This record gives sequence, structure tokens and C-alpha cells, in this order.
Amino acid sequence: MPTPRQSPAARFAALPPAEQAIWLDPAEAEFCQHGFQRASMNRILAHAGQSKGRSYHYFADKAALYRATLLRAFARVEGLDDTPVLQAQDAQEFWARAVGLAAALAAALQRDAALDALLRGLFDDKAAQNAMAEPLEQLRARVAAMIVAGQYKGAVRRDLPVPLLCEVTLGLARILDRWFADAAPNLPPEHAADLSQRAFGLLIAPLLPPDPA
Amino acid sequence: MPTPRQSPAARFAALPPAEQAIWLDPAEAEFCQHGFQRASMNRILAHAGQSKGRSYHYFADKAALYRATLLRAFARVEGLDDTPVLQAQDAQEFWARAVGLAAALAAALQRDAALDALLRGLFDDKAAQNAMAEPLEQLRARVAAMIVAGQYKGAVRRDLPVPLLCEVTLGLARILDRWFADAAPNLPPEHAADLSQRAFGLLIAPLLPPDPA
DNA sequence: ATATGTCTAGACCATTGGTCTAAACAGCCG
DNA sequence: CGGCTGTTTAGACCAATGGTCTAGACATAT
Repeated sequence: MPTPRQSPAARFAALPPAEQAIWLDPAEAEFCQHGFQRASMNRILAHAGQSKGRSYHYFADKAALYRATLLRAFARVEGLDDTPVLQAQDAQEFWARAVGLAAALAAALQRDAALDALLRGLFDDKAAQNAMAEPLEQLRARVAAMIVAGQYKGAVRRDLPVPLLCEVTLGLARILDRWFADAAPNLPPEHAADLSQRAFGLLIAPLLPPDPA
Repeated sequence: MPTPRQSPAARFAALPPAEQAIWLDPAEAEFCQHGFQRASMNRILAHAGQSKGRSYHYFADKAALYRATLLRAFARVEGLDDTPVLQAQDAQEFWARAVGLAAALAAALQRDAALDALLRGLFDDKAAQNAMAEPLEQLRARVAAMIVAGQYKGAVRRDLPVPLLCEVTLGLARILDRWFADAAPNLPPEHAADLSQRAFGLLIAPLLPPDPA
């Protein structure tokens, strides 16, 4: 019976965005710099100038603040529609559209460095992934749907379980993202663009039907 | 000037293995269960029955204990020789030997569940990777050497930087290991063996020279 | 016997994420 | 207005963390 009439998350969602930013701005900075586990709640609250009482009134715990921070950041990404991939007519079209989607994602991440850092932090930290379990599940489901669509068009191999292909694809995306983030400073921009073009090949190689040879 | 005459690590290395086990046994259990960051030094020391003074006399910090723990565990793996791969005569032989090496590694990890858990924890945790930076660098160097050997035999693509291919390969290995570890309980053993056989294809697919088509 | 350096126990420290109390405040009913 | 009720707030407080420090035990060499 002492069920809280409103959850902290609901209370926070009801706040106007400007008030939300009081927490989310310093939180984004902290999570970008330190990732989830090593980010300090105390530091965030100090920068936000908010007391613990008030803050924990809006966030059940560190994970909730992390979730809110990432969801706001994700919302900044637009124009990433996967329906064209799902509706491709044949294998060639499927892959063209899939690569297009991946390129759009890469471009978005290059545009928004903070989002990129948050994402890398998310995939580097298992505790962070637990905190974002449901959104990650949705993401996996969308990737799985694309893979199944690809299988239907004969573009994607069928001899391995979809969840495995899904994990491999997401994992590869993560690896490529991190490698380019690390290598970017030492790479001439033209070369980088050329490389990332070819790197998409790495992403799709494991998905192609095995050579019948 | 108050440079320590011996580093804690050197002091620990001088201990007989039975004494080392006083710390390493409980540490291995703790790190297996919780990974690096969430493992508790206090808990390990309590299980070891050792005071902080003594323990920090032998380990500079948590990372040093982690390193010692993983190094002892790694030493249990035998018969993983990569020279056959390096010395392969042609592409076909290269891949046969590479897959053989991967299979041997997979078998070793299946034999030693603790080692497998430690390894997964290592790759799931960036802080842990920092703690193991030098050993990881050596591992990367060996993988890179194999990739270069493969390129020399025409078995591996040359249109992408070796470090990138290296990262992709290690990352994929990590993903496959984790997926099979997660899926193992729900898989009939025969099917699992069949799957893991095919899964090696995922590992090598990104390395193959791109189809000239 | 004394001096020197090593080793060891555990008190202690700052910081962590999180809880709790007690007061301030808001809205509503009479 | 007075009094009541539920919400919001500040910050003291908590247990646990990784790590340091002091004070003395111990060994060895002179």
C-alpha cells in the first residue's frame, strides 16, 4: 500500500524540458567523459546544483538518470528509417539500402560527438547495458527484423541463428565505430572517408551466404 | 629517493605458488563472479584471511591483483601455438591452421570454465582492459602477425589497415565466445558443435579478400 | 646489544551510491 | 482565515568502496 503514487521517472517526465536539462546537461557531460560506472552521481548533482533529496525524487537511481540522459541524446538522431531496408525487393536493393542506413547512422554520430561518446560508453560497459536493457532489446529486435528481411530476399545467410547474426552485426558496428573514433585524429580526412566506405564491407561480410564452393 | 627497493609485484612474484594461491584463489572466484570493477577487494581479502597491510604490500592496487589472477589463469592454457599459422605455405593451409587454432582455443575455454568467465569479464570491462593493457597489447601483436602472414599468402584482404582487421577479429571472437556461453544451456550439444563449426566462418568472413565481382 | 630494513595489522581516509528525517510548501475544505 | 493532507526539498547520515598510514613486530647484520 505504500506504493508511490507516482514513480520518480513519471515525475521527471512531467517536468518541462528546460527543468530536465538542469540534470541532463551535467549528466551528459559526466557520462560522456567517464561512462556509466565511473561517473559520479555526487559530481553530477554538484554541477546541477541540486540536492540529493530533490534529485532522488526524480530519479530512482543512477541508472534512471543514465537512461534519461541517453534517451534525450538518442532523440536527437533523426532520419534513420529502417523501413526501406525492410521493404527492399531483392538482395541487391537490400544491401544498398542497408549500407545507406549504416552510412546515415555513421554520419549522425560524426555530427554529434557527445552522442557518439555516450554510445561507445554504453557498449563498453555491461552495467550500462543493464541500465538500458529495454531500449537495447528494441534495437536488437529492429536489427533482427532487418536480418530476417535480408534472409527472405536471399541476401543474408540462413545457416546460423538470427540472434547470433544480430549480435555479430551489432558488435561489429560497435567495433568499427570505436576504431574510427580512435583512429580519426591520425587519419587524413579523405583517407578516412575512403576507409569507412570499405569498412561497411566488414559489417556485411559475415552476413553473406557462405560461398557454395 | 624513497624509491621502493622492490615493487609489490616483484615481491609477490618471489612468493612460492602455494602462498600466491592464498590471494589468487579467492581473487579468481571473485573476479569470475563479478568482473573487475564490481569485484570487492575487501571481500577477496576477507576470504583470503589477509590484512590490508600485507596484501597491499604485494599488490600495488586492485588492478595488480587482477593482473596476477588472469596471468595465472592464462598460464593454464597450453598447446596454443600460432607458429603453424605463421608458417603456412598457401592460403588454404593458412585458413585450415587458423581455424584449427581457433578451435583449440575454443576447446580450451570450454574445458576451463573459470578461465572463460575471466576472459569474458576482461572483454566486457574497459577498466579491466586498462589493467591488462600490456598483455592485451601482446595478444594484439600476435593476431596482427597472423593477419600479415595471411596477407602474404593472399588469404587475407589488403585493402584495410591491419590494426582494424585485428580489432575486428578479436572483437568477433569475443562476441562468438559470449554468444555461445549464453546460448549453451539451451542448445542440444550436437547442434552446438555443428553451430560452432559454422561460426568459424563468421570469424574469417571479414578477413577474406573482397569479391572482385 | 643495537641499528636497519622488511613486513604486517588494522585504524583511518575520502568518496561512492543511496536512504531518511524533518521541515517547508501547496492545495483544499470548512 | 485555520487546520489538515500530501508533495517536495535539503542535507545529515549510512554502509561499503579502494587505498593510505602509523605503529609496532620481526629478521638480519654488525
